[in-house]
This record gives sequence, C-alpha cells and structure tokens, in this order.
Amino acid sequence: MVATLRDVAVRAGVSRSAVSRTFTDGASVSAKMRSRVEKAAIELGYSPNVLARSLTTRRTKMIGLISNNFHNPIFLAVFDQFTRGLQERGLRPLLVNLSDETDPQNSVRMMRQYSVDGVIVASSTLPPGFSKAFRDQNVPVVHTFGRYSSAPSVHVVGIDNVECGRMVARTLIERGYKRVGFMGGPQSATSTQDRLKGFEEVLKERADITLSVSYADAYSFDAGRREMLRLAQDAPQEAYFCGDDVLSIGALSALKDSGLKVPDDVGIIGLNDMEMAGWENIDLTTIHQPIRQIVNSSVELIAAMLEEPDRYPEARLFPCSVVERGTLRPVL
Amino acid sequence: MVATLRDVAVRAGVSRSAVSRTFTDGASVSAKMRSRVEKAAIELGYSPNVLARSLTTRRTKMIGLISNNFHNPIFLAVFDQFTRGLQERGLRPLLVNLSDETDPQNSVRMMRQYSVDGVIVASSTLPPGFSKAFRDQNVPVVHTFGRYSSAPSVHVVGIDNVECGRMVARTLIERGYKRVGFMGGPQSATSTQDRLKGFEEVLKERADITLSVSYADAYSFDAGRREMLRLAQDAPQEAYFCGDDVLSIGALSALKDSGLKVPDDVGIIGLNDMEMAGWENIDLTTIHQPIRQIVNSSVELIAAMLEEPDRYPEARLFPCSVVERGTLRPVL
DNA sequence: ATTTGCTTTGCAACCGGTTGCAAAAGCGGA
DNA sequence: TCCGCTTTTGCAACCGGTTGCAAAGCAAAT
Repeated sequence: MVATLRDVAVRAGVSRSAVSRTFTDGASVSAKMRSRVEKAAIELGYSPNVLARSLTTRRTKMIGLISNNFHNPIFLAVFDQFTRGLQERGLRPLLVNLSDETDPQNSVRMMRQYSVDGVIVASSTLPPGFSKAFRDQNVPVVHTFGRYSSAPSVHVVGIDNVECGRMVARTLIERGYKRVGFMGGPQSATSTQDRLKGFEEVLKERADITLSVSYADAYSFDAGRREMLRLAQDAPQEAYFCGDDVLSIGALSALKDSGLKVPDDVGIIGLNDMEMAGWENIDLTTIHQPIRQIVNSSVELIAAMLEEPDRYPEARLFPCSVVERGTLRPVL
Repeated sequence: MVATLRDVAVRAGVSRSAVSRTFTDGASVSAKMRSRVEKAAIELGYSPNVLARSLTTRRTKMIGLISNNFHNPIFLAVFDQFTRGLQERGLRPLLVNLSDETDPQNSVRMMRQYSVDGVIVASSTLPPGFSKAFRDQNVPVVHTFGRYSSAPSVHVVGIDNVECGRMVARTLIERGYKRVGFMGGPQSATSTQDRLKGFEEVLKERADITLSVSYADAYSFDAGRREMLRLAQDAPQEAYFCGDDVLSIGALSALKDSGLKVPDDVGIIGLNDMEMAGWENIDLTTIHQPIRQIVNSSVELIAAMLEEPDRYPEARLFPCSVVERGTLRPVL
C-alpha cells in the first residue's frame, strides 16, 4: 500500500496539517518542521495524492484535450506540442477521441465528472456549438483551429482562413494562371467555406480568370486522389488550390497516373505545410500554418484562464505564408 | 456551482447513501427510491464526481498512456486506436509525452499522484528498465511495442523483431540479391538490435551473400536521406533493409537524387507499413506490422489487469508479413 | 397477530487530503 | 521576568463521495 499523509504524520510525530503544509507552497511551516516532515516523507516514499487534494483545492491540473482528428499527420505534431506545453506548466492532458461520440453534452458531462480545470478543443471540423457547450457550463475552453467569428463567445486560436484563401488566389494570379480550381476538403467544414470565400473574393475581381469548385469528401490521400482522377478526365484546370497537404499529395498521385506533369501541365498548392510536404520526393508548394505558435498560444491561453476564468473571450489569429516549392510554376 | 450528491439527497428528501447507491451499479435500491433520486438528479443536472468516488473505490478509470514517439506517423494511428479502445471500456487516457523527462521514477511518481489504474508504455525506444519501474511499484503496466525477452517481468505486446529480420533476409534471398545492406534505426533501440540479429542469422548461412551494416541516428526522413546519400557515394549495396518506413522514404529520396533507379539499381524494404507506404507515388515494399491488433490486445490486457492485478506476465507477439509493392525487384 | 427472513434504508466512519481558527510557541523589548 | 506581537502548530470541519452495520420495512408463513 502506498504511504498517505497520515503515515507521514505518525512517523514524523506531527499533526496531519503539518505534513499537508510542507507540501503546499505558500503555507506557513518552520524550517525545522519542514525538514523533519520531509525526512519522514522520503523514508516512506510519500507523495501527495493530487486527486484527493483536488477535492478541497478544486484544481486537478488536468486539461481535457479533445479532438476528432486522428488521421491528419499534422496532428501528431499538434499533440506533441500540446503535451509538452501543458506538461511544462504542470498540467496533464486527458485525451478524448471524438471520432464516434459526437454529442457535446456527453463530452461536457465526462469532463465535469473528471473535474478537468479546462478544455482544449483541437479541430476545425466540429460543429460550432461544440466548444460553446463547455463555456455554457462554465468550463474554461479554448478552441484551437476554430473559426474566427465576429462575435466569438469562446476563445479561438488559429488562422484566418479567409485570408489564406485570398493569399492563394494572389499567388496563383502572380503566376499567370487563368483557369483555376478549388478542390476543397469536406464542404461542411467551416475552414473549407472560409477559404473558398477568400479565394473567390480575390478571383472575382479578375474577369479573365475562371474558377471551378469541387470538394473531396475527407481530408485523406484517397479522397484527394479520387477527386483529382475525376477532374483530370475532363479538361483539368491549370492549377488547383487543395484543401490541405494530404489532399494535395493524393492529387499529385492522380495527376502522375493521368500522365499530367506538375507543374508544367497542372499546378498544385496545398495548405498546412506538414513535414512531409518538404520531403524532396514530394516537394509541395503550400501555405504554412504556424502550428507551433498556434498550439503554444492555446496552452498559454488556457493557463491564463485558470487564473482568470471570466476572461473576456478573444480570437488569436496567426498569419500564414506561402512556402514555395516545386508544384507551382514560377512567378511570371 | 455544480450539484453534489448532498444537493440531490436534500431535494429528493432521502439520505446521501441512497443517492450514492442509485449511481453505483450492483447496490441495493428499490425501484421507487431509484426513480425518486433520478428525478432529482436530472432536475439538478447532477452526475457523480469520479475523482471523489475514486478515493474510496480506488478506481479512477484513468490509464496513463506514455510515449516518447510523437514523430512517427504510425503513432497517430496508434493513439487513435488506443483512445478508442480505452474509451469503449470506459477508461480515460492520461497522456504523457516523455520526450524530455526521461527519469522513470519521475513518471512513476506522477502516475501515482494521479492514481491511474494502469499504465501503457507505447514505445520501442525506451530503456528496458522503464516499464519495469511501474511494475515494481505495483502499478499494472503493459509495454506495447516492447521487447520480448525470455524472462519478461512485465507484459509485452508487439512483434517478434528477430523473426522480422529473418523474414526480410529470406525475402531478399528469394529475389536473388547478393550484396545486401542493413540501414537500421538508432543502434541503441532494442528493436534495431533484434532485427539485425535475425537478419544476420539467416544471411550467415549463405556464403555467397555479403552484408554491410550501418545506422541512421533517428527514425526520420532526414536521417534516412542523409545516411543513404552517404552510402550511395561509395558502392551501394543491391538492396537495403531500412529501420522503418520513414527511413525508407528518406532513402528513396536520396537514391533518386543520386541518380539510382529503384528497384532496378537498388532495392529498398521498410518496416511498419504505415498508411503512406501504400500511396501510389511512394509504393514502398515493406513489412506489415499489425498495429490495430497490437493496440487492441494491449488495451484488452490492461483491462484484464484491472480485474486481476497479479496476473502472470505474458508476451503477446503478432506475426508480420511482407507487403509487396514496387521497391524490390520481383522474385526470381 | 406474531414470527421469520429478506430487502431496503440511514447512520456514521472513512477515503486522502486542505484550511479557518484558536491555542501555543517564539521572540524582542521593557 | 513579564508583556505584547508575530509565527507556527494542532484541532476539527470539510471537500464529494462509498460502505459496513444495524435498524426499519415488508411480505409470507405460522
């Protein structure tokens, strides 16, 4: 059996409070008492039970890390960064895979049962109400990769997808493409809608440019490949803005099999700049999303909310940038 | 403030025990009492606090999920499968990223502070003593992707790396390769050592085959590419068994840049069969590791240990198989 | 109407900690 | 040595639950 506070108290011949105090920082204990207790604690291999402590302190130092995105390679980096960031602050991530269980209320209940101090929702493909459900129950929440809206009731950290769409449009224009395509991710994702919005907005100004729009049904290699095989059968556009890098790579594979050269016959630009995009045999031109900064900022924000739960909700948007590699033709 | 058991008791006009019993299955409560309590509970939006409960039941239903492998794409699938499997059984993963903090005692203490019911260590690149440290403190532990040893003191689930080495050797022999290379992962990893052992064992029987051995310093694209660039400068072997798929893809990239054709000039075989290996523009011949089965089995095993903590330690090894794609020449 | 035996209920102690409060101890100055 | 003030300590209640035990309730049997 593992040693408890009482065991230490007995062995050190002091009261239980004294032991408790030596392990709570900021509490009043004399040096003599402290060393006496610490000695006993070490001999017994004692360390305080965080969960029991949490009953009175109302702090578990656990943060719910909720996502439904266990397929996209960038999320490995996301989880890496989240766990490190949380750990550095003495917080522990309780991981929730939403893939099946989609009822927000269910998750809210679960997180409350475990008394997490806060929740990070990391996904762009969840219904907008999802993260709000936590807020409504007074659970501090940060929605990472969420959508920025003009009246956000919940903290959001991510990128400005509309602006990304514009940026891609300008990039394609610069390179003289006249017939361009949007091969988005799932149409229901807010990120898809926003990117298309910005993309169209800029292209509409140019009467000499035509735009065709289609969607892949998932953020997966296969979906991208399938959709591009279909597109390549008819007359393909000169360049495509793909929903993300994985879709782009699927598209590249399809183009190769269709006998089309990249970037000579068709140009491709992705989004995310996942590690793999830079691998020499892929060499994908794409939009860089500053994952590390986004995640770190999210961790900071949730940590800040633990101090100040009623903090006024804010949206933190990080700028993206074009990473020029080999799948678009050069600027004219 | 969220409703507690006492609030429900007061509202229903019954004792606290009665409320507790309605929420503990197997407890004796009359139908009348139950419905009365449930009514009050719903009205108050009450659900029991798992952590408080755990104080007396000594069950938190939390499982430590410990890994240092947040870089290899297969681990996204691993986490996906783990979280789903655990959730299905009502267990919650507390995620620990070992990347920095490497002292086993530290992790053991942390896991004990949070009273996890058990621990899953998922990595092949941890010192053998790591998982044992938990066992020694009576924390149920399963080491997934661990090394099978003849006297395991801890549950291990994974593959037989020695046998994988043999399998690859036979595969290369079948295809008539005479000068073969082993381009392993980090030399210190037990998986690397074991694979080499099996590989050598079979090749030694054949006097007409030569083997050259080298190691990449990490399981990464760059490390694989770097090492293969080096190898390709001298006289490269006819075929290489690479430490894993990521290294293989790095090697493929290096070979391409060195002007060597795959599989005509050099053959490559990887290990893992990660999703990407099957993508048409990679098309890597590799050894399939049955991730899903390994993970599910690990979850089953840890769940079983919760019932029976002193269960006799076992090693569960799953057979691998060659997945034939385009990076080795065909069988003679 | 009593007795018997089983089920249901409440009491009170406990799980492993924290904390407000008052008593005790320590300390410097008169 | 005594006083007054500050610091340290222990007591006891509490956090939100569970559970052994005995009393109460109930239905069937006598």
